Amino acid sequence: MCLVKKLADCRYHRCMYFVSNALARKMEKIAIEAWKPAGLSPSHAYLLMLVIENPGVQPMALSDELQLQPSTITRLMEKLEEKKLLVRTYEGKQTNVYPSSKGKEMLPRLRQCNAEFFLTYSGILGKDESSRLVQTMSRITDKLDV
Amino acid sequence: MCLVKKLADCRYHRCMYFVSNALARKMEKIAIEAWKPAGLSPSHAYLLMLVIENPGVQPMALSDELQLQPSTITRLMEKLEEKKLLVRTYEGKQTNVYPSSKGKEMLPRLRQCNAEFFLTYSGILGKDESSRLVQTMSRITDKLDV
DNA sequence: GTTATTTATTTGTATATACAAATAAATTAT
DNA sequence: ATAATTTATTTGTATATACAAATAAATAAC
Repeated sequence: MCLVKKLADCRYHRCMYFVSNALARKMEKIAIEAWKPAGLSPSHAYLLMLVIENPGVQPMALSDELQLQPSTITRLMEKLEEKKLLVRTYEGKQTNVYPSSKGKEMLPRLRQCNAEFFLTYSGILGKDESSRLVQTMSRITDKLDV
Repeated sequence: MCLVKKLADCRYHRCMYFVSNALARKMEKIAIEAWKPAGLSPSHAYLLMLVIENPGVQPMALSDELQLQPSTITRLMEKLEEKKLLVRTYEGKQTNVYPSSKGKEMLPRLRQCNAEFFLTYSGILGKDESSRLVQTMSRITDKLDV
C-alpha cells in the first residue's frame, strides 16, 4: 500500500499537495520530450502558437489564456524574441506581440509536437480517461479560482 | 467558453499541460497559506513530519515517499538543518535523518496546518470530490510511471 | 488642467525543482 | 585482494514560475 515499506504513517504521498504536483511534473516531462524537436519548452511553444494564431495579441491576454503571471509571460516572450521568433511593438502602455516570419514558419512543426504530446499521454492513459482528466482538473481549477 | 474573448482558437488553456500545472499551482498556493503559521513551505513541512514520524530515515526513502528527486531532498534537508529542526548523521554511504527536539516540538502545529490545508480545499471542492480527485490523480500518476 | 487612481508591462529577486557530474561507500567479479 | 560496478548522497548549475516594486501610460476626480 505504501511505496516505501519502511516508513510508518505513509499518507503524505497520497496527499493533494504532492499528488497534484507529481502529476504536473510527469506531464511536464512528457511535454518537454514532445517539444524537443522544436527546440522549445512547452510553455514557450504554446505561447508562440498563440501569438501566431493571434498576431498583435497583448501580454495580458496571453497571461489569462495560459494561466501564468504577467511577469512570467514577459520572461517567456524575452526568450522567444532573442530567438527571433516574435517581436514586440509598443504603443502607449500597451504591448503588441507578433510572430516573425521565422516564427510563423514553425507553426506546422509546433502543431506536430502538440499532437505528439497528446498521443504520448493518451496512449498511456487512454483517450477517454485523458479527456475526462482534463475536464475534471479544468473544472476544479476554475472552482478554486474564488 | 474561452476566458479571453479576443483570442482565436482557444484550446491551449484546456490542454493537459496547462491544466495539470495550473491545478498544481493553485493547490500549492493554498498549501503555502496553510503552512505559513509554521513558518515552513509545504515541502519542508511534509519532509519534517516524515522525519519526526520516522526518525533515522534515509534521504532515499524520503525521495520515494515525497516523489521528489534525491537532490531536491538534500536541498530541503539543508534548510531544515539550518533552522535546527533536524540533524543528519553519516554512517558509510548512508545518511540518517533525525528530528531535533525543536523539530519534534513542532509536530502538533504541523498536523494542524495539514488539517487546515485539507479543510481549505475540501471546503471549496467538497470532501467527496476532493478525495475522488486525489485518488484519480494518484492512479494516473502511477500509470505514467512506466 | 492638474492631481490621483487605475491599468499594463517590465525588472529585480526569490523559490521550488531538476539534471548531470562528483564523491564516496558497498558490493560483485575476477 | 584488487578492480569494476553499483548505490546513496551531495554539489554545481539550470529552468520555470512567482511576488513585489518600479515604470509608464490612461483614465477619473476635482
